[in-house]
Amino acid sequence: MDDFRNEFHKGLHVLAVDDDSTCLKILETMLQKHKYHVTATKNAQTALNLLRGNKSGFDLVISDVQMPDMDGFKLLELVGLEMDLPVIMMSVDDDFKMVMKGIKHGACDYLLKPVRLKDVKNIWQHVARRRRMGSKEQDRSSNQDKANTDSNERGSVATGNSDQNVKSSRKRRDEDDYDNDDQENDHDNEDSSCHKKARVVWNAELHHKFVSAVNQLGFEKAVPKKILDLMNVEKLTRENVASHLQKYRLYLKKINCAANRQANMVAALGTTDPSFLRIGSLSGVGHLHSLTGSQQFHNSTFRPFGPGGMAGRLNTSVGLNVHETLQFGHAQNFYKSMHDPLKFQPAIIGGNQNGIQGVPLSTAVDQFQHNKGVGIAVSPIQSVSPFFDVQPNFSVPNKLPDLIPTSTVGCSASPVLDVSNNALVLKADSENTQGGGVLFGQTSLASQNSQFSLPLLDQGRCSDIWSNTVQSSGTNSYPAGETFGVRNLNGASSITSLSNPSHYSLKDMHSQGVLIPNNSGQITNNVVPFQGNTDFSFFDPLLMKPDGVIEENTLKQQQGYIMNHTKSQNNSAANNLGSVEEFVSSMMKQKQENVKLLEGYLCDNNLSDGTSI
DNA sequence: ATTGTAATAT
DNA sequence: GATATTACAA
Repeated sequence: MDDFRNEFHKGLHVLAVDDDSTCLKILETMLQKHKYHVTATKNAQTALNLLRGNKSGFDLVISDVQMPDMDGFKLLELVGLEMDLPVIMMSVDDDFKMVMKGIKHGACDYLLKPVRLKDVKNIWQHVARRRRMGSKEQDRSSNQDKANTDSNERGSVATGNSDQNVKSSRKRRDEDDYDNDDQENDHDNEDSSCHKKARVVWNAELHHKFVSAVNQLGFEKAVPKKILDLMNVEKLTRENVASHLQKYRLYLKKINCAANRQANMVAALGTTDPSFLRIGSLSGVGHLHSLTGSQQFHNSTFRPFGPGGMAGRLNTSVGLNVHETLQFGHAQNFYKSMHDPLKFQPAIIGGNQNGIQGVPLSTAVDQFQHNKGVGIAVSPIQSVSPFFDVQPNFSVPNKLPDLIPTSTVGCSASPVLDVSNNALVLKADSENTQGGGVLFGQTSLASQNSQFSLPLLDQGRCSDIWSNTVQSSGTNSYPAGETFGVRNLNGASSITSLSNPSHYSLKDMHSQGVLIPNNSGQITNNVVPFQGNTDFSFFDPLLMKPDGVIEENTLKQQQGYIMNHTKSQNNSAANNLGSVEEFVSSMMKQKQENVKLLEGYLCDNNLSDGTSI
């Protein structure tokens, strides 16, 4: 402030206006004592002329309110309108209304007469305030007088209250010779406002670029600066990216933890199912973080593929339908997961909440298993290996909510274990006879690994879903067969949660749909009209899928792989499971080297919760 | 000099 | 309350 003061006092040019010569003289004297440059006039009109004729000559106007030729407020208004200079009103009238009037007209201060020396001492602040924003960067360096003047002229977006008022009331209208001024001012204003960095809005597009950059760099290598470079977005700063990255990492972490936790819960609830045990034994530890690296995977025949990675791939490979489905599924959950993945759990109100109530899930599962459909199983790192079997034509008994389409796909976290505990019901159109397999693994190992071709999205999605599924089972000790409908790409119906439709509201879905910019039109179409909000908010960062050739290839490869397996195995659940594992195993082998856990990003130890089994 | 994280502002 | 921005230590 000292700087300001010194600076301002040097050349601050004040125009004093008061019809009373005595007052005017006193005022002038006082101002001069404070080193202000003063021009005094008894006539408001004269003042106005002076100002108009010398726009950049004055920095501040201090005027009496009651004047014969022109109301002080009028002058104030004109000045504000025309040159946007800070104006200080003086009056013997301390009536609130008067003061208020001054404020409304744009006065930056209201001095009560008689004005004292100290009253005018710091009037420079009004000039300084206006200048503040813009002055920081430029102009400052230019000659002070001019700079000051200019700054005065520029109706800055003052942070100061009074000035703000001034500004608001000083909307410039068209005035002949003000065009220049306007331009100047406007320009200045822009500068001023620009000085205040525009807040970056991470919409889908921007996020997409971000994710692409991250994937290109590799999650580990993705640091703000590099990301920024890759993104190549104007005006975006490293800080912006860093902030977003921070949020992004946090999100992924949450997802991981949530998934992990849920996986654990499942395991705990678990079952004596051999398959489960087998798996469990593999990792031994249920915590993701426990896995230090790919080598850990070597220990078991059934490698914990990065669930995310696998899941993502699988999903992707299965085809758009599946892929989309997953996205939706994820979408459903994203909200909660974002906010608190760890706590997320499907709100299951009653045991009979599950859509398949009345119908033994196991039965349903069996049916699923027997159906052809694409089955994909992903296993959470250590817990169960969920098996999902798609059964397009399977009809859920009347118990299912209306929302549920004619066909459903059941997914169980642990087929053998207890399918009933976790059933994912996927809605499918009858048209879509192919059905989509869905499944998910839990987590995000893959995502963590930059080498994975899989986009983080899939991972997130999968993990999210997975976590959801698992969690539900955990939460409901029994049966609940938490099921949630997943939207079929082709299906017109919306996704719904069988067990808890209200929870996964259409609304959420919709918004999600909107958020999925790059998805195939199919999905988009299915989505309920979007509100037009394209802002991206980590609902599903993963949704923002980076374009990647690699992904394509991988996808195709896997797709073919899956298809083959599925075909041959689709006759029995057991077979399916086996095939799945095989699939996974082989996949893992292939990608093993690629899998690198980023421990740091995985759940923190504390997060992995000791909820171990 | 940059990054990651916490604090703070919007 | 979420997210962006800023501050600051590593």
